[in-house]
Amino acid sequence: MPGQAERGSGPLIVWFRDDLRLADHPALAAAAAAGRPVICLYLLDEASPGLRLLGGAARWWLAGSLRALAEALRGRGGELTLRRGAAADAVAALATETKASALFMNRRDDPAGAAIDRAVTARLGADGTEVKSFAANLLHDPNALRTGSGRPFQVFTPFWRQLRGGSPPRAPLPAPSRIAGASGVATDALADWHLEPTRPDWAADMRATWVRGEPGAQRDLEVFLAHGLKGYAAQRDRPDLPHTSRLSPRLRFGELSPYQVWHACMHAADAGRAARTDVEKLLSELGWREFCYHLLHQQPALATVNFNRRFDAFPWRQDGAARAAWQQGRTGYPLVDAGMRQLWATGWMHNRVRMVAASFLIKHLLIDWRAGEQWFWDTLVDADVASNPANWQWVAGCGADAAPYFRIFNPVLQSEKFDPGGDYVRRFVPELGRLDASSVHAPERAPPLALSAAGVTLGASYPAPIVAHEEGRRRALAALATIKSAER
DNA sequence: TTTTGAGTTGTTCGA
DNA sequence: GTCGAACAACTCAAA
Repeated sequence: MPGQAERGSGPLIVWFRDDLRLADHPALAAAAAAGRPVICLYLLDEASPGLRLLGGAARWWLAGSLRALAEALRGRGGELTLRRGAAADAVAALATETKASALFMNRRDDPAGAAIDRAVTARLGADGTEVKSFAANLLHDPNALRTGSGRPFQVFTPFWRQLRGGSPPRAPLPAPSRIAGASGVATDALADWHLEPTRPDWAADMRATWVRGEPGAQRDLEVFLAHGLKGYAAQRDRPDLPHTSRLSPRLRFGELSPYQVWHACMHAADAGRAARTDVEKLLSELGWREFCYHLLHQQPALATVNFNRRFDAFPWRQDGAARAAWQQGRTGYPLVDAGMRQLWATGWMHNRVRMVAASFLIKHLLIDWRAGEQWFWDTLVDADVASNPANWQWVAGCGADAAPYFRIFNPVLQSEKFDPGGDYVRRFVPELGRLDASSVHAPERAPPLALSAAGVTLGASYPAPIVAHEEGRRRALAALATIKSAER
């Protein structure tokens, strides 16, 4: 057919998804090396079945990351084409319209995304358009690892031993120096997608916290390697110190690939800038990300279905007032409230504090983990389809390799232990800003004079605990006992 | 083949 | 004040 020959020399489409970077982008590198015009596509897909719609904070992040990507592409001769619609239709339409000869993309590793990509591949293949996909966003095919008996892993440590003990991840690819743009391709205007808030503009603190996009990601990684990685293993639990990587939104949107992070950390260790234990700890965090995708393949409905079905009978409470207090950071537990307000203000929460805040919702308030998961999905800039539900289920005790039922965080002890000076709490709960370290973790136990001197009035300027720790703990253990006995 | 021990992130209690 | 035990049930790998 004449169309065939025409198509064989047509432009290439590179379809960007959660890989909003130029460096270590195998699909882009392959297309740029082919010496043909390249159409760089980002598709806002709110129509394909099975895809989870982005939460508010993630939409905000996406807008900035796309702006940065468009600018970086322009700097190298390329152009970002924005389209909207269900993937199968929109990508096929673009291919037809531009007489594209091939579609290149980095593989999506979530089951829903992968299913859509299979449909797109079939549709384009029937049209004679070649489709190539590349591994880029996970270190390992999340569906490939198996235990000695051939089953998927349910325990992290053996999973990680197998992954860590295998051949090391490939080296990251450089960004292509030049991308030959294709001219005259119609594009949406980013502003028309209304990804960012206007009235009210709730993103001011987020803009002050993050520089979205690949250049900002690379800067953050450099800063972490220079200042945060040394001491990471011991200090990562401290929300008052700068020893967390804060790379989660970078990995979520693919501004960095795990290959880049892996090798950057290994180089830091080789150069003596970090201890092996620190680097191994960070690598294992990349391992948890992989493990979460491994779990998502075992249970594609991970965000809604208990991984351990015994929890289907768990007696959750309906308590809208308590849920709202948790969301707004008004539980009366300073560490929980600081975390929830950090989340609302900046779109991110320190890892240790996430565990404490999640445990509080689930165990002290007995509110269904799915309500917490949904709130985090909407408010976290790093909300990830695998990590978010897997970790919520882990805290709830219904996930893989889950926390034992009796592990109920004491939010006051956690605060004293991991924020010993109270600096983190005071930063995000300013009404407690004048309480010293002996009072700030549990104002309800502080001497009345200390409270009045600091201008704190319990129940007015700051709430009393909405549930006493001892009572919440007792109630949680009783609720967990009901599903233990129900199974027998 | 069976057994054994360890397994991201803790708290409380009693000696 | 410190320390060890107890608090399930199950998965996985090694002995």
